[in-house]
Amino acid sequence: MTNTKGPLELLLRNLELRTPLSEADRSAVLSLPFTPKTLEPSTYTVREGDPPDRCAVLLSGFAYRQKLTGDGDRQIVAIHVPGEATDFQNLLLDVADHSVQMLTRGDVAFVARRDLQELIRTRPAVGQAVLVKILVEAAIFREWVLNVGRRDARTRLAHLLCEFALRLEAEGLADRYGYELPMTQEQLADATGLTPVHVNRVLKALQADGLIQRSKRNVSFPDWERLRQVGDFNQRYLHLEPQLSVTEPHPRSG
Amino acid sequence: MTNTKGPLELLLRNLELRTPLSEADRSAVLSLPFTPKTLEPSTYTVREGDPPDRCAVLLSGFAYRQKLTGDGDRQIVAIHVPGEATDFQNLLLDVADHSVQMLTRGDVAFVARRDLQELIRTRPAVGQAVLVKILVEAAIFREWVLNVGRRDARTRLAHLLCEFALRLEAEGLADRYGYELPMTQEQLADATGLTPVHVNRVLKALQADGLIQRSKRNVSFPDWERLRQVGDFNQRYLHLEPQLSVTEPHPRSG
DNA sequence: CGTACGTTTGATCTTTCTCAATAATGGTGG
DNA sequence: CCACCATTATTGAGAAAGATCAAACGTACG
Repeated sequence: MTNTKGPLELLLRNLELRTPLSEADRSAVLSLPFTPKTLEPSTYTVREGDPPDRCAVLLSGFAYRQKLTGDGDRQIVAIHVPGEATDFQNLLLDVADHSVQMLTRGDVAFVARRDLQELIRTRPAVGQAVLVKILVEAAIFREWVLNVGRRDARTRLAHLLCEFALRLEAEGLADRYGYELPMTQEQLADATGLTPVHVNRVLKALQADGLIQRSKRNVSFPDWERLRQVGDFNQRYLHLEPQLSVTEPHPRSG
Repeated sequence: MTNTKGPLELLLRNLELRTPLSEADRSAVLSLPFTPKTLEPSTYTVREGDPPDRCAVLLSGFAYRQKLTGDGDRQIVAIHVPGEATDFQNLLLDVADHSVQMLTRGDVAFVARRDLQELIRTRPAVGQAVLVKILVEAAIFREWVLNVGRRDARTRLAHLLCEFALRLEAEGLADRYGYELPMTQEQLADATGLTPVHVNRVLKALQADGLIQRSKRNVSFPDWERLRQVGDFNQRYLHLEPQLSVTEPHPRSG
């Protein structure tokens, strides 16, 4: 257990994107004990069926959540970008109902779940920031249900690319006009409920239509606005603005 | 604003299903101010784009969350059963990213969002219970992504019927061998990402195979275990047991 | 420089959708 | 109780999106 200050600043920034915190709260977050580690692609961070006793904060690299059907088909249900904690979803649940794995190589800071629970208990404003993040993650799950349930392959993929663009932009990691997409076509298929073959064809079609440019893992968007339209993308569900609706500070009570 | 005690006991029971509360916490929940109202089918409880300033607790009847694509296709992303609060998902978000509507006629208790926020601030254990509920709702969203993304029509519908059975059973409203299903085939289609026509055919096939029995809106399951298998249904994601991991330190080490 | 992984392509097949009717059903006013 | 209307359920025929199968092609890297 180290206690250096640097790494968790990324998490703090992520939380403050939507929920600004006081100095005291910030330093409470920064002084969480953690264990740094570098993980290889596909390393498990949480495993379905296990009690989730720790939470990995992504310092660099990407991770994804996945579920499997009875006959082994995989569905990726979320992607996590650097700065995000990969396990708020299990904060208060006894057994993980899905797995989280590294998408790329990356550095993480493991935080004990108990410490996280303790933090949000003693620092209600931090608890609020975490809850906001949890609610936004849920909003993204809902949009994915819509994406996979009601949009055709072309729209689905364009939508995913748009979401990724805005989330990376929000973290200051890229802009909406292009970025390094760390997913294979098979993973894109698992995230969109398609087959890799079809993903390949659709990506090519998007490229042929001048909606995306690809070279290696880099994608760029010559005409963002048109891609946005094709992807039926409306960023509202990302709730990227600071969420102010919670009015007053907290008078003590017990 | 009334302050009778009865109605909110249903909400309390719902929360305590997974998070038992102390006497003091219970009475704090029960003394939430609320406004009772009877709502007709398809009445909005929350509307996309609006600031969610109140939360409807379902006292009787069912509700659903839905999102729309740009060209008007509907996806139902969640169903709520009696006893549930229909708007924990917007507890700390400024603008609703989806709508909630009544599925059936039903009685609700409107609780001001501010009061709810106040409650969880002053009563951390209640806040915890609410957070557990929010996390379980997110777990259901994830399962729906899998359901809609990776399962065929037959499995998808069987899965939905199983989920419904267990959730109703948990509320003491039915058992897993049958219940009153308040959804039209069109709504079932919107919940599974299918068309009404196909839902009709698949339901008939399930019936022909002796997996379900239908008469009016009533469905029953002559062979639950087989339905469970056909629906690839594993109840883990519903987290129906009391979630104890928070209160007590873990017997395991890290 | 060979092996593993990822991408691309073609041909064919299936599930599910679409379009279009027709039948039930439930609720309403008379 | 009946006639009427609006939903909802059911059925059929044809079309289409996407899946499956199989193979070839690139590329990274030990």
